Amino acid sequence: MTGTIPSPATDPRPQRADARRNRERILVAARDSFAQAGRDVQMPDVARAAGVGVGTLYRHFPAKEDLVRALVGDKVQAGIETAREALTRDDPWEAIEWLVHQSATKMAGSRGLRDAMSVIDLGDENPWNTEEARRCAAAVLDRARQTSAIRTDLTVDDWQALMCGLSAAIATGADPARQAEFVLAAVRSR
Amino acid sequence: MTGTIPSPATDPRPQRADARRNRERILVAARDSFAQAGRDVQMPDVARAAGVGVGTLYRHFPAKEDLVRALVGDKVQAGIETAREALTRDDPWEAIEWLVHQSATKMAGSRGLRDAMSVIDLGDENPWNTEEARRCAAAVLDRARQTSAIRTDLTVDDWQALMCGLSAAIATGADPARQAEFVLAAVRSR
Amino acid sequence: MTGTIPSPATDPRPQRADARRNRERILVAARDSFAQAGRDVQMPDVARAAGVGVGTLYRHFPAKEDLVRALVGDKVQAGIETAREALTRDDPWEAIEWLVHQSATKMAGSRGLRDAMSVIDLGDENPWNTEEARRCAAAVLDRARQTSAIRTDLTVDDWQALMCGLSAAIATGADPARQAEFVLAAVRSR
Amino acid sequence: MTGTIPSPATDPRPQRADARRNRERILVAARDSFAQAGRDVQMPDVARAAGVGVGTLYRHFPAKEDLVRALVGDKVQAGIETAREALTRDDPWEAIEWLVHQSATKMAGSRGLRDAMSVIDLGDENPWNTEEARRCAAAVLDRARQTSAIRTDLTVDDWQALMCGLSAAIATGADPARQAEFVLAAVRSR
DNA sequence: GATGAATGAGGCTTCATTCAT
DNA sequence: CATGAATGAAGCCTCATTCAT
Repeated sequence: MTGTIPSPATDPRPQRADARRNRERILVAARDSFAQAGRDVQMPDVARAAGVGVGTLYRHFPAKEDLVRALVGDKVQAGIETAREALTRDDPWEAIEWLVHQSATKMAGSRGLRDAMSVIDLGDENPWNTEEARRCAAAVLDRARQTSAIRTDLTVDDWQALMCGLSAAIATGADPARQAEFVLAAVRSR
Repeated sequence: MTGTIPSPATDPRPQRADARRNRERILVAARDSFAQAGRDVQMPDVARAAGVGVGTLYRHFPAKEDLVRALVGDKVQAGIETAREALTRDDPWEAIEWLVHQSATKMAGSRGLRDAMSVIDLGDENPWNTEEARRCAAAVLDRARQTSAIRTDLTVDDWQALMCGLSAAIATGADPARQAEFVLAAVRSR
Repeated sequence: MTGTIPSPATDPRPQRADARRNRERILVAARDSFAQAGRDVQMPDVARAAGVGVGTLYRHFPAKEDLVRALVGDKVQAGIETAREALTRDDPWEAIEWLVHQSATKMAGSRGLRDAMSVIDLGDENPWNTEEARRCAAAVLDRARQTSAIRTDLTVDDWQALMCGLSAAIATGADPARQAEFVLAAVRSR
Repeated sequence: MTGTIPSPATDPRPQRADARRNRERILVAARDSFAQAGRDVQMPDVARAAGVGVGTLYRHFPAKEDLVRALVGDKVQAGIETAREALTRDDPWEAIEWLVHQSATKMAGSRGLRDAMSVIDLGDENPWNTEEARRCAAAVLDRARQTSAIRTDLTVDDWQALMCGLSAAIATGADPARQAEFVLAAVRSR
C-alpha cells in the first residue's frame, strides 16, 4: 500500500521526469482541444497547444486513435472514482443522487469528448464496458435496489445507456442539474 | 418547353422528373451511407451508392453540409408529422406514450444521423429548433400538462434535450422500448 | 485484330481520351524523374513533372509502389519485345549478340529504374520472372544452344542474373558496348 | 588522467576502450541491419541493434552517410586485403580465379551493402576508386596479363564494373560460384 | 443536365538529428 | 560520455469540390 499508483503494470519504470510532464501536458491540451473543436482536432494543433513538437506527441501516442483512447480511458477512470466515492455515502439513494449530479456536472463543458469517442469505433471495444467500471456501477445500483430506492429491474446496461443519454442531453446545452433530475426520476421506484 | 411547366414561381417543384428522382435516390443513399459509416462518409461514396456521378450529387447539394442539412430536415419533418399524428389521439398521456415509443423506434437503426448532425456545427442553427417543430411539441405537451399527466414544469427545451438523450442512449445499442419507458417515467407526474 | 491494343483484359473500356493522355504523361514523367533522382523521387515532384495535380497521379496509381510497378512492367514489356525481335534474326548467335547489345544500350541512361525496382521489394514478386519474359528468353537461348553457339548449360536463370549484372555494371558508368562484350564472352561456347 | 594517454596526436586510437568497443558494435549492427532491411534502415534501429543510444551512434558517426561510408570503407579495405592475398599465389591466373571466387562468396549474403552505397551518391566519390584499391587490382591484373592469362585489353575500370555486376547478379539470388565462373570466362583470353 | 477525371489544400505520420538529463 | 526524449521538416496520401467532356 505504498500509495495509489495508477497503473503499476503498464509503467515498467517511472520514465524521465520531463517525459512524464510532457505526457501530462499533452493530455491536458488534448482534452481542451477536443472540448473546443470537437472530434476534428488536428494532431499538430494538439501538439502546439501542449507546447511540444509533433514528434513528441507521436512518441507518446503513436496514432491519433491512441490519444483519444487515453483521453477516454482517463474519463472512464474518473467515472470509476466518482462511483467509488458515491459508495462512501451512507444512504443508497443519496449515493445515486450524488453520482448522477456529479456526473452531469462533469459532462457539462466537455462537448468534445463524446465526439472524440466516436472517432474510435467503439462498440467493438467500448471503454465504459470495462469490468471495473461495470463493477463499480453495479455496486452503487445494488445497494439502492436492496432498499427499493430504485426500480428493481434496473440493470447496469440500462444505467450506462442512461448515462450516455444524459451526456448527450447536456451536450445540447441543457442544464445539467435539470437533466440529472430527469434521470433520477426515471430510475426511482415509482 | 418553358410553357408547359405549371407556374414555375408558384409551384415548388419545377424540376424535371428525372432530376426529382435523382434527388430522391441521393437522399436515400445518403441516409444509408451515414447510417452505416457515420459522419465520415465521402461524397463520392454517396454518389456511387446513389448510382449517380459526383457532379449530379453536387448539382443537387452544392456542399456536403447541404446534404446533411437536407437529411436532418427530412428527419425533423418526419418528427413533426409524428407529433401531429400523436395529437389525433384522444388521451393526452397516450399521445405522449405513443410519440416517445414511435420516436424511439425510428431512432433505432440510424446511428449515423446523429453523427451527421455534428458535421454542421449545430448550436448556431439547431434544425430541431424550427418554429414549427417546437410548436408541434408544445401542442402535445400542453395537452398532457393540462390533464396533469406530465410534470407541469416540463418545457419544450426539456423535451428536446430528452429526445436527444433518448437518441444517444439508443445509439449505444440499448433497447428502444426500454429507453422510451425511462423517458416516460422521467416526464410523468410523480 | 483491330490493332495492337496493349492490355485488352485490364482496360474494361477505353477511358476518356484525356485520362489516357494523362496516364501516359505521368509514366513518361515518372520515368524521367526516376532516371534523374533515383529511387527517392517524390510523388508531388512526379506530378509536377507530368503537369498534373497529385490527385490525378493518385487516381491513376493509388500508391507510389503502383507507379513503380507500372514503370517496371513497361520495362519488362520492352524487354520482351526486344527478345521477340531478336528471334527474327536468322543466325542464333547474332540474335544473342543483338539482344545483349540492344539491352545494354537501353540500360544506359536509366540509372533510376534499377533503383526504383528495389523500392518494391522484389524477390517475392520479381517482375522479370513473368512466364512470358522467361519464355521469350528461353526461346532465344534455345536456338543458340542447339547450334552450340552458347554454353549448353546456360539456363534462363543464369541469363537473368547476367542481365541484372550487366545493368548494374552499366549503372556505374561503364561503356555499354564493352560490358555487353563481356557478357557475350561469358556465355559463348569456349 | 590526460597524462596517461600515449601521444594523443600521434597515436591514431586515442579513444577509450569502451568507445572503441562501441564503435565496433555499431559497425557490426549496422552491417547486419543494412543486410536485412536494405537502404532504409533507420538510425534508431541501428542504435538499438547495437545496444547503444542514438546519441552514442551519432557521436561516432555524425550522419547516416558517415556510417555508410565507414561500412563501405571496411568493405573496400577487405577487398584490398583479399587482392593482396591473391598476389601471394604463384600462378597469376589462379590468383584471378581465387580472387573472383573469394569476392563472390563475400558478396553473397550482404544484399544490403550495395543498397547502402547508393545512399551516398557515389559517382562523385566512389569509394572503390581509392588509389590503393585500384593499385591492388592493377597488380593482380598486370601479372595475369603478362602471362596472357586474361584479355590484354582488360583495364582496372573494366574490372571494377565487372565486380559491380557480379555483386548485382549475386544479389538476385544467383549462385556465387556460378556467377564467378561467368566473370572468369569473360576475362580469360579467348 | 449528367458524368467522372482533375485538382490541391491539408491531414497524419516518419525519421534524421539535436540536446537536456 | 551515454542516453533517449524532443524536434520539425518533409513525405505520402485523402477527399471535398470544380470543370472539361
